[in-house]
Amino acid sequence: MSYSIGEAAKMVGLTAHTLRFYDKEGLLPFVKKTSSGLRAFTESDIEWLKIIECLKGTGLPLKQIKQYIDWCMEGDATIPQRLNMFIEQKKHVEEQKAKWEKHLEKINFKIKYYEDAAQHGNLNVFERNPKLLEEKKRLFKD
Amino acid sequence: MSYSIGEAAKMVGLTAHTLRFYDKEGLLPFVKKTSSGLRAFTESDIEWLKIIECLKGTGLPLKQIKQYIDWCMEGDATIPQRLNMFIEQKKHVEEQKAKWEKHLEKINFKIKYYEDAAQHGNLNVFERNPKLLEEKKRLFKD
DNA sequence: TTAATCTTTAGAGTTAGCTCTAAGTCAAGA
DNA sequence: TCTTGACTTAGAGCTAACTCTAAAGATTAA
Repeated sequence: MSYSIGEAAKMVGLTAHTLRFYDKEGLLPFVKKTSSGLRAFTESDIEWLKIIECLKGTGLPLKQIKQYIDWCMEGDATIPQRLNMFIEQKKHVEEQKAKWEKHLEKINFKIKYYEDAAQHGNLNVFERNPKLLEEKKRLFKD
Repeated sequence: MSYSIGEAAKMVGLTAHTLRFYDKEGLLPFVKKTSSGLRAFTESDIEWLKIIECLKGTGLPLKQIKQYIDWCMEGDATIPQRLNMFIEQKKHVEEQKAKWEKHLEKINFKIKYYEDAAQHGNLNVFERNPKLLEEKKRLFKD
């Protein structure tokens, strides 16, 4: 059993256009075609798409994803490179998470700030709540 | 005391080009110029840049950041919109964090997979470790 | 069998966010 | 004063990742 490009697209939340674009970029060398030239996505291909989505979703550019796919096609000799790539990507994800945590603190501060402002209809927040000013200084010092 | 565009750029980790681009896009209406036409960034302007960086870093497009800046320039009447924007952005950040968590699970699985493969020099990982196959099924089922 | 709805390709167009260039102006140190 | 480097503008160019179009061929349901 296999899926058409439209079905595959639906399954992974992309468009058929995007899948063709990925194919053109060399990201889908594993997808075979029927005798009449239509792409036929297997279950295994869908799994490939999911790992591509995972890497893309964590910010890896398509070029580097292609690099990974190429390594996979080359066989066992590239296992160390692939392992290394995932280790690097894990680092990257953890750095990003830390960054987002810091951003979230600023956003939470702004929510507190504007909640007070909304309640009183003006922006004299720090006069009413000096502690919030301290928090602001702490959050924006670096 | 105020900073030149180059100094300001360094302070927030952007280039002067980028700051000029932001200005052109209407993101920096608060930055004043000297009599000879040079931009002079105040401490308060630097804080604006940091909040812009925060919003950009959490994935808010420049157009929506401009919308926020415009609201700030309009005065107290837009406080509810601004509060709402930060609440929405907080939601967005938390959704993203959850997504990254899922991606990280897949990446951790791949690391385990390739660690075993690297150790044995081939990809017969699931024959050696059937539990990993179960984990794969769980991670890629959706 | 026919109509509707896929799918194919090559290639053009779009969007976001920079990034750089040219030609000139301004500021600060020797 | 001279020189060096930073600044100004308008506008062109670039990259990533799509997104769409046209014209033709394949598949499917009635």
